Amino acid sequence: MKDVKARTVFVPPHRERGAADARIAEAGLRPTAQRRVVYGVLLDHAKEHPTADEIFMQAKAEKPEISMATVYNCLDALVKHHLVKQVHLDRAATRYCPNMDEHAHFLCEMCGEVTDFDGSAKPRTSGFRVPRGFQVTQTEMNMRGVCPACAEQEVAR
Amino acid sequence: MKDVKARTVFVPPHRERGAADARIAEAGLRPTAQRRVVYGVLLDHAKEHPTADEIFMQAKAEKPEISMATVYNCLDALVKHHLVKQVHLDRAATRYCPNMDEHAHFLCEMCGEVTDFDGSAKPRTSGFRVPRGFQVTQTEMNMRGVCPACAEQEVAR
DNA sequence: ACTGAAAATTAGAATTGTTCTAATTCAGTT
DNA sequence: AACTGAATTAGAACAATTCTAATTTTCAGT
Repeated sequence: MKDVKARTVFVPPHRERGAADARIAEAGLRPTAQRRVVYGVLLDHAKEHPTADEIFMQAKAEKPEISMATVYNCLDALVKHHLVKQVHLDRAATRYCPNMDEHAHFLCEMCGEVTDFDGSAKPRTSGFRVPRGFQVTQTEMNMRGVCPACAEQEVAR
Repeated sequence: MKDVKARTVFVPPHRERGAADARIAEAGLRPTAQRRVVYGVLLDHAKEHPTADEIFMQAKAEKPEISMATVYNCLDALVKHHLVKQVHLDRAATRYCPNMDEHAHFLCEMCGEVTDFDGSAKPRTSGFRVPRGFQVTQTEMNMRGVCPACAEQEVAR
């Protein structure tokens, strides 16, 4: 993988942020300015699966007083209230994902980009043998390989 | 999950360690005393999916001079030479697994134990939609829930 | 609007798991 | 026995995250 640090360039498309507010309240959370910003940033950048650090930088651009601790606090709250999912790939920094539909994550090993693959895995038909007595309440599927953009580059060389 | 720290009590069954030696050499690695111990510990405790720290403590019991850095070095070498796999669950410490057959990992959310589920996932039939152009070279499935032992306790209460 | 309690935010320190560094030891040749 | 590169080692450094204690904000009840 080339340089994962230089991966993400944020160009916010600025969707209607009102939705953020409403959903935060619906989820039973106090809709504070910081949570609005953090969740808003995440909604605007869902495709990028940003890390806490990337979210912090972007949030800071909108609200300069915000602190890293708050970004972590907000993210934790959003995760606990099922508005956001954590994505863990290797031991890299946790990424955050506001797509709550069941889906898999694909990591391109060349460019480091993470892509959502829609669908769902039923434990018993996933290809793995669940021994009797195990109650599976959650599944998580990660795939790795080469994304279309990088595959093309590969051919060109 | 109760107390993951107090999870694993090592009671080494001490299998034939000769196999470790042979496989290290086969894999193209110098069979040093430290690698033998580290891989041996891992083979003896495959079921526990130990962390580097747990491996270190056990290795130290067999070879008191060994250092943490060496445990990491050995584990890295074993991973690079396909004798051992890393297991990542949340952002918890990396666990190590000498079972190189394809399998899924199940984490019991009550006791923290990790169990192997045999099988394999073919990307296209796993339940997820792989968009055209993506080349998937590796899949990783993690499940969570309650293990049989904990489920039983649950009922008893 | 005003007040008090509980919740949220903040800066910075602390912690955890891991990687790096530079010095030493070791194994296998010449 | 001397040489060379690989492996080991202790300890420092590092990155991501969590904790702490002080301050500010929110919201419910007046």
